[in-house]
Amino acid sequence: MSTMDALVQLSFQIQRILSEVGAEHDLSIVQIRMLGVLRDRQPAMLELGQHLGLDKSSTTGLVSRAEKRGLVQRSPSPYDGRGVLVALTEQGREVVQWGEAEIGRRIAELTGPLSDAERDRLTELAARLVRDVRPGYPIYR
Amino acid sequence: MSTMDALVQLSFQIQRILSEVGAEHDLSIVQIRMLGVLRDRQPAMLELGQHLGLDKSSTTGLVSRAEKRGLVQRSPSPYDGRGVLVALTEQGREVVQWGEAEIGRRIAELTGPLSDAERDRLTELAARLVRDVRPGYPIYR
DNA sequence: TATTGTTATACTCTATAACTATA
DNA sequence: TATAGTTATAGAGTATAACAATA
Repeated sequence: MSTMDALVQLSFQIQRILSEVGAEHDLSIVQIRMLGVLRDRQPAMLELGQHLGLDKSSTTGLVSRAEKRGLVQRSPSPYDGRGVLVALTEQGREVVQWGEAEIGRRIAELTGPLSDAERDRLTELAARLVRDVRPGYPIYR
Repeated sequence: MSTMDALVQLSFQIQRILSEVGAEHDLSIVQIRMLGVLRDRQPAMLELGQHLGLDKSSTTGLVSRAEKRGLVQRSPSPYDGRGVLVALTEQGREVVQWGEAEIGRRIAELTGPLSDAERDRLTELAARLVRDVRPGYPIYR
């Protein structure tokens, strides 16, 4: 199998896991990513959109749908009268913690066929490819 | 970096490549996947949907949009009066060939920081995780 | 004037339910 | 009756353009 086939297929396998785990709480992959971004931040709308690689108008809709479900909340920025900060609610935080644990469990299952040394080697090689992720990239966190 | 973080972030990196390459021809990831499936097959609608993990009604729309753009064509199934077979057009085949080459080039660029031996090792480990992909999985091909 | 965010609009993608035609 | 496919409908997700409020 070529490098291209192996990495492309692996990426779909991982995305499938994210999609299935999200579906258990009726969350899309982009909603999961947004919650992941908010785990360690309370960014303004524009900043959040940059983390997710989205236009500001897309971010408005994404946040509004999550807000309607009680996962995040908006608040006026104390630094800029035009700005709006986004933060997890308590319920949103619970979903993030559950999701991370569940995804970790599924990834461990996926890598089950590998020995510990092989899994470490795969992790190390994959990590080297994603080190220099530029802002604006649609990354998980 | 944990195994989960490395693999999840790598998967987003790969999806980003697919998305960017597709965008050069105004194709979504699912359109690219569909064309990839059709590279070696002329399946019926239902079969195509199973390869992509989609409901039959979603498949109808997907094929119709691609057909309108001249990438695929429908034909009545000779085996089943109810069936409809889907195949690439000449233009669709050209797009597939261009896309595969371009994705390969971008993946090679991504793995550029690795030595040949390291890239081979990564490929082998990734390939072992995706060997037993069940039908219905949203895989590339 | 420039920037932040929302709204209006349009398109893709997805599923469920109802329907048509064939098996 | 059951299956293959389409259509109607609804909703998420995305972008562009126009707008309001603030800087």
